[in-house]
Amino acid sequence: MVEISSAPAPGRGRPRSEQSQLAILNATRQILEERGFVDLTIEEVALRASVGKATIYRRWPTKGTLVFESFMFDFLARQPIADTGSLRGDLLAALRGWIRTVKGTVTGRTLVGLIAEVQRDPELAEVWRDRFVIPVRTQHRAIIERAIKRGEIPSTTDVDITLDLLFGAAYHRLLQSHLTLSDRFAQVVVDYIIRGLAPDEST
Amino acid sequence: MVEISSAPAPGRGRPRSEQSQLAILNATRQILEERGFVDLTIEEVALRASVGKATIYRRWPTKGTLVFESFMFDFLARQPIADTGSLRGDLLAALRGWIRTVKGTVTGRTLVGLIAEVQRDPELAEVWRDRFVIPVRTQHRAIIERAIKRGEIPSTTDVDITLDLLFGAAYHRLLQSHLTLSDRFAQVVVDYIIRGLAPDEST
Amino acid sequence: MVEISSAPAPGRGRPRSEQSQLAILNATRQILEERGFVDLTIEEVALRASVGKATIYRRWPTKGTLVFESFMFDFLARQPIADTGSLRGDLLAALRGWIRTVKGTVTGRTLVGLIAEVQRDPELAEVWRDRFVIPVRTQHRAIIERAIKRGEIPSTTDVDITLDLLFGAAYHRLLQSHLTLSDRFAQVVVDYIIRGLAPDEST
Amino acid sequence: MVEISSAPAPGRGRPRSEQSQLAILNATRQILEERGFVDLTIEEVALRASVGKATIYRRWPTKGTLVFESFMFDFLARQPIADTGSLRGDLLAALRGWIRTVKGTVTGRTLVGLIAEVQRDPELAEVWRDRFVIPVRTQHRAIIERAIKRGEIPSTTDVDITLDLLFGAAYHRLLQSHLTLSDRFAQVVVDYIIRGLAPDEST
DNA sequence: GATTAAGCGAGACGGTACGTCAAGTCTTGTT
DNA sequence: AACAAGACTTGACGTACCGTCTCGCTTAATC
Repeated sequence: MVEISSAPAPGRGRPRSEQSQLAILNATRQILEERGFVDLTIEEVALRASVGKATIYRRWPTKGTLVFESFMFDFLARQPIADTGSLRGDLLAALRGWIRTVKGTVTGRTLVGLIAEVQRDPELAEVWRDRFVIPVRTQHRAIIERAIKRGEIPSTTDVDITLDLLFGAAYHRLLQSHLTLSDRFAQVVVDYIIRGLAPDEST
Repeated sequence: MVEISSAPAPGRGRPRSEQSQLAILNATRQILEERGFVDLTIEEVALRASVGKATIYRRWPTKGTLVFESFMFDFLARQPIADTGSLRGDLLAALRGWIRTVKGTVTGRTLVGLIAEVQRDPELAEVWRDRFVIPVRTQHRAIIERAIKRGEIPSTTDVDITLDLLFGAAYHRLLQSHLTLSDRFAQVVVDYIIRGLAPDEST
Repeated sequence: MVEISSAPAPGRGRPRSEQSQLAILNATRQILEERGFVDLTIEEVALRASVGKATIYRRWPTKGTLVFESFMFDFLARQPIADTGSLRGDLLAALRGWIRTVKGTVTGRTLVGLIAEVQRDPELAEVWRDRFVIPVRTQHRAIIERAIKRGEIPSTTDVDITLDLLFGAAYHRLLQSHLTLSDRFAQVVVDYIIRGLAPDEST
Repeated sequence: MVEISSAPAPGRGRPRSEQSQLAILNATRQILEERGFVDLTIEEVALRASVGKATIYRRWPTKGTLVFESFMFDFLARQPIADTGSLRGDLLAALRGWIRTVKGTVTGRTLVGLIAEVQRDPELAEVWRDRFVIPVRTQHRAIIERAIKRGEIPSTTDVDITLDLLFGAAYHRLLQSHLTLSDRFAQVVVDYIIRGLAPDEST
C-alpha cells in the first residue's frame, strides 16, 4: 500500500480511526466504479463512508491524492514482474500485463483520470512522479538492464528512450483512443523495439 | 481556422457577430497565456471580451471546445510540412517541429490542458479526434507513405504503430514530464524508428 | 377594446399587421390560461404567435400592458350594468357580477396578477388607474348617484368611501384569500353598506 | 420575531451562525429602504451581508420569505393593541395605527411588495396567511368580541365581514392608490361600520 | 414604376440574476 | 486530539429572459 496521507500526529490525542480510513477508500473505489474519476466528489465519498469531510482532508489534501492511493493498490496488484529469460519475452510480458490491467477496466479509466488530473494539479504531479512513474519505471528499467547483463543488447543502449518508446506508444493509444490496444499492437511494438535496439548487430 | 461553433441558421435572423467571435477568441488566448487552461473560466472570457455568456455558449458548448478552437489556430500555424527527401529527414523535421511548438510554450501548455480535458469530456473527445488527431496524423502518415513510394522502406510497414512510437514517446515525456524533450531525444527516437522499420534490410 | 398600443405611424411605410396583433393577443390569452400571469414571458408569446419580439414591444412596452389589454376585453365583457331601481338591488348586482367574473376564472387570476404587477411597475400603475380603476369606478359611482337622485340616500353621502367599503372588502378576500367570495358575503356586505349609509334616517 | 427559516437540525453539526442571520436581515432592511422590494436581489443581500448565497437559501427559500421575516419585525413592533373601552375607539385606534405604520413608510412599501409577491408565489402565500393574515386578524377580532361581551353590539355580528370592510377599504386605497389614506377616511370608515353593525338599534 | 419608409419574422446581442454545486474550512457536541 | 455532522465563504456554473439590434423581406404610400 502506498501511503500518501500526511503524517499523523505522534502520540497525543485520539488516534486516527483505521475504520474510517478503510470506509473512505472503499467508498472511493465504489464511486470510481460507478461514476469515474471526474464525477467523484469528496462530498459524496464522505457521505458514503459516513465520515466527516475533514476526516478525509486530514489524510489526503485533494481528490487526486485520495484516488491515487485507491488506484495504486489495484494497479500494483495487477503488475506481476516476469523474468522470462529473454528481452523479447520480458518486454512482451510487461506490455501485455499493462494492457491487461488497463484495457476496459476501472483501473484503466482511473489511470486516465489521474493522468488528466496530474496535468491540472502540480502537487499531485509530484506525488505521481515519485510514487508511480519512478517506481514503475525502475521495475521496467530492470528488464533492460538484465538484457544488457546477459549481453543481449549493447551496454550503450539508451534505457530511458527505449522505455519511452515502449510505453509511450501504449499510453498514446490509451489517451488518444484513436486505435485499440490489441495484442498484435503489443507484439509489433516489441519487435520494433528489439530491432531498433541493435544498431551494430552485424558489425 | 477550424470551425467548431455549432452551425448557425442559414439566412434567417440576425447573423452572428464576427466581432464578438474575435473578441472571445482573443480573450481566450490572453487568459490561456496568463493563467492556463485550468484557471480559465467562461465568466472571465465573457467579461474580457465584453460579451454576454450566452454569446459564448451559443458558439461553443464547453470551455474545452472554445479553447480547442483557439489552440488549433496556433498549433497548425506552427506545423510546417517538410519534405526533405529522406525518411529520416522528414521524421526528424516533424518531431523537431512538434517539440519546438510545444516545449515551453503557451501552445504546449494548452495542448496538455486539452489532452487532460479530453479525458474528462467525451463530447470534446470526439471533436478532438475528428479535428486534431486524425488530421495531424494524416499529415504524418504522408511522410511514411512517401518513403514507401520511394522504396526506402517496405510497403508492409505498419504506419500506425510507427507513428504511435514516434509521437507516443514524445507525448509521454510531455505528459509525464519525467524527462525533457531535448533535441538528442528527437534524434535517438528517430534513429530507433528507422532501424526498427527495416526488418528485412539484408533480404 | 381598450387601446394601449403606442400610436402607430401616420401613413408612410408598411402598416401594422392586424393579424399579428390578434395572434399576439390570442397567444397571450392562451398562456394566461395555461400558466398564469407570472409564468408568461414575452419570449413565449412571440414564439406562439409566430411573431418577432420587436413586433410585441412596438405595441406594448411591457408584459403588464400587454396582459392588461387582453384582460380588459374579458373583464368588461362580463360586467353588465344593471339598473334594478333600488340601491340595494344595484349594489348587489354589481358585487355579484364582479364575483362571478372573478371567482375561479382566468380573468380573476389575471386580475390578481395585474394588481400585483401594478405594485411593481409605476408606468403600468398609471395605465391601470386611467383605464381600469377610474372607468370602472365611474360606473359604480353612477349607482350611488342614482340613489341620491331618487332620494334613497342623503346627498351628503361619501361616494368614494362607500365604494371603497363595498369593493375593498371584495378585493381583500380576493387578494388575501383568507375567506371565500360567497354569495352570502355579497349580501351581508351590501346590507352593511345600506345600513351604514343612512346616518340620519330618522331625522 | 417570526421564524420562517427552514428548521435546522437539532444538535448535530455546526450550528447556524446568528451573526450571519443578523447580517442578512440587516442588509435586507437596508436594501428595502434604498431600492424597495422589486429591486432587491438575493445576490446583493449576500454581497452586503458578506455571506454566501447558499447561506441565505439555506434559511429562506425565496426572496419573498426573506423579506417577509424582515417585514414582520417592523410591522408588529408598530401595531400597539389599544383598549379604549369603546368599539369606536378601538376600531379607530386600530385603523389609525395601521395607517400610521403603512402610509409613506418603508414598512408600507414593503407590505405592498409582499402582497404583490404573495400573488406570484403560492408557497409564500401560505406563510403569509399563517404568519401574518391570521395572527393580525386574531388581534383585530378580539376588538369586536370585546364589544360583543360589553353588549355594545349584537352577538350575531359577522366578525369576519366586519373586519373585511374595515381593512378591506384600507388595503384597497393602499393598493390602488386612487385616494389617500387620510385621517378623515379612517373616521368615516369607522362610523360607517359602527352604524352598519347595529341593525336592530331601535329594538 | 421607382423610391422610400416602416413593419415583418427570426434570432443574435450585452446584461443581470437566478438557484445549484462543490470546494476547502470551521465549529458544534461526543468519544 | 480525532470523530460525524453540517454550516461556513467563495466562486463558477449553465440557464432564462430582458429589451435592443441587425438581417433580408414585404407592403403600402409617395414621388
